[in-house]
Amino acid sequence: MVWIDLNNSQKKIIETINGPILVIAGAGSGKTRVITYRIAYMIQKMGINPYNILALTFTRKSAREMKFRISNMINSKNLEKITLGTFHSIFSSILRKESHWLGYNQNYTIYDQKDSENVIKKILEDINLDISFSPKEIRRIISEYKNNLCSINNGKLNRKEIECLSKIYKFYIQKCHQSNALDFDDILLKTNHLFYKFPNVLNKYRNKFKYILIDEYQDTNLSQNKIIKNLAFKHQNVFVVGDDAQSIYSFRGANISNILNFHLDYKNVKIFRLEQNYRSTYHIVKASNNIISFNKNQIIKKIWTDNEKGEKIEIYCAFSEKEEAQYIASSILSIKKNKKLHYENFAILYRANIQSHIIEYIFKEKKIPYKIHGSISFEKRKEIRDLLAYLRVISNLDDEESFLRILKKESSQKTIRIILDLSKKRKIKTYGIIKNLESYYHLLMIKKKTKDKFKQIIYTIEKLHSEIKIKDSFTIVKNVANLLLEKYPKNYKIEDFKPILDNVLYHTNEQKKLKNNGDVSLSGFLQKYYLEINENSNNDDNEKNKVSLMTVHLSKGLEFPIVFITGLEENLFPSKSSLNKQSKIEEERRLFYVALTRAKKKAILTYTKYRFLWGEKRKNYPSRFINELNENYIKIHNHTKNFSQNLLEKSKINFLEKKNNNEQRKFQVGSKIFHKKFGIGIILDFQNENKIALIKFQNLGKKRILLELALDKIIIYS
DNA sequence: GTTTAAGATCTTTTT
DNA sequence: GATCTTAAAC
Repeated sequence: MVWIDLNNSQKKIIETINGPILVIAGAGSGKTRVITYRIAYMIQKMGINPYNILALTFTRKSAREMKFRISNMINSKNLEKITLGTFHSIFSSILRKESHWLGYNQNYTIYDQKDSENVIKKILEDINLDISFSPKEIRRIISEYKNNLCSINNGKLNRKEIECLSKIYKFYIQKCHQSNALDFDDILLKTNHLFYKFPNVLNKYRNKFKYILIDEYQDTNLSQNKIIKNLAFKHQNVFVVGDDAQSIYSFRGANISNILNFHLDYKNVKIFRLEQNYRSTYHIVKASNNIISFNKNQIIKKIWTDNEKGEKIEIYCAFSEKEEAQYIASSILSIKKNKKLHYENFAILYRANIQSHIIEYIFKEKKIPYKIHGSISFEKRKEIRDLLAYLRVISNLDDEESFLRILKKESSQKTIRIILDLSKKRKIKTYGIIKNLESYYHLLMIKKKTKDKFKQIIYTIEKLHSEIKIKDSFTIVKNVANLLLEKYPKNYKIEDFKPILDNVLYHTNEQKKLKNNGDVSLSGFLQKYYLEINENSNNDDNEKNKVSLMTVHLSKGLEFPIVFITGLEENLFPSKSSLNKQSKIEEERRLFYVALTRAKKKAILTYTKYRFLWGEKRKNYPSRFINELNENYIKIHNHTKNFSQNLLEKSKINFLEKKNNNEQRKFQVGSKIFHKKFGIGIILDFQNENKIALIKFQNLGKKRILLELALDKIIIYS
């Protein structure tokens, strides 16, 4: 093992093996390196059995990255024995093994966000509730509730709303249980249940996982925190690494207090700090420190670097998103030539996945090889979802959501409604009705043709279901795909299914290489597909030397010589929905900090004057983050100077005003407000140097409100 | 009863 | 724009 590229404090951290350890590590300080080296050190120098090591990450991407880095240091046999992955994938595997304790079948389906929303939609149709929340919002609240170990953490809800929501919640968990399904949050929550209720099971895992390591600890939520606390109780060997400045997952319940209170959760905690940045140039380190200092809530750190000054951060304003993409493409080609770099040295980061479309389009045109690192929900197109619906039902006949998706393909909405009504009345699952169609036929007004279709479906599903124990996942997926192609030649093409077929083939082969043939079952594959498999999965060489396109969220933990940060516009980055809340703006700023600190040599920031987004062309103002950058570290492109100077000036004035008037910052044209006396209204305009707001009230019409006096009477709610 | 077309709604980030 | 829902034509 090579130790030369470690500094003394890094070495010390790596060599401290026992007891609870918290490492506060700034961006670029070698955080991931410390974790991976430490694991290698434990196995090779300390002789610790890799079987006893549990290493957890947050995103699939960092799990893969960590695995890859460790694979360069230890042999594959040892690597295989380490339990390494995301929280969700690791504990889902454990739940699969132990599901009988909790009354679940191990073939349980994992419901993604959309599935959950559909369940909630149906509940709302079933019970008539006077509630103003959309299914989406309800799902979010339920998720928050579960991640907080079933306690409400939201002061905004009134009593009536809580009553309604708890009713919905009851139905929701009932429906999921009947479908033998877990949602993402259940994976953590049920693990907690398992460990609390069954000490013998907990003990087994406590003894197995003698050494626990967690990356990006600032992103953990309470549910995860409790699992770890429970597992680490006996041996107390828990090693966490985090950086509060990079906490960007609060929308998923992540709570910085897990870091702040780490010393309360464990006794005799050793705390280390890594503050030297090895990654980026002086300009980038300085500029990003400067940015993060605008946040009020933070642990003060001194991130410093010995690196060369490097180039200044470049800022470019494009006319449209198309021109933005063209500028990026031509910059890549010229920088690549001048600096003798490769395509893989470039990354393009964006706030929202949708921004990738135009970049892809231009890159294809200019023949720049690229790869999109995306979450699967994004690639999950209709055809694949259809195929998955069959696979999920075949694997788990109780899965109501997926079965309904199949039915919807085969019959009209009216028929579906009748079936659902009957299912509700008789308290029988739709699968039961369709399976015993003869007994219910007189109640359903369906044609013989539809009836025959249904029969055919049931026959197919049951036949394939009977094979899940004897055939491997690849064979079954291939069979179902062929079946769909045969049955609906108009709807599907073989290319539609190629991504998933590649995945399942790769997965099945990998499993077959393992001892005892691994887990080649269909449900094993589905679990992997929903929790682990990422992008075009296989590590083949075709994937190398390409420009990387990804969201800022996914870029965390990675580094690239040249980084483009795109769409730096108010309403996009920071995102529209964050503008009204200080804490959300701070999270966007941390996100920008993450983006900027990915760059080793050069960062190029782009924004557009006009962007076609969500069906309309909008005029944009440069992001406040551009204005927050210290002028010493940036270079505004000449073209941008001529083209967008007014815009920059204007937004600069805007920015300074906002800075001077903290209260003012919350109010925006278009904000919906609630005035204690006048009721609901919407802000139309500001007058008299922003002292007066013109507000249109629902019942009273337009009114001019002196903001200074009204501050405590107005609540902004969107 | 089924298919198609117009209409409405929501547009962040990930497991 | 994309997706899902509802209304009208087949």
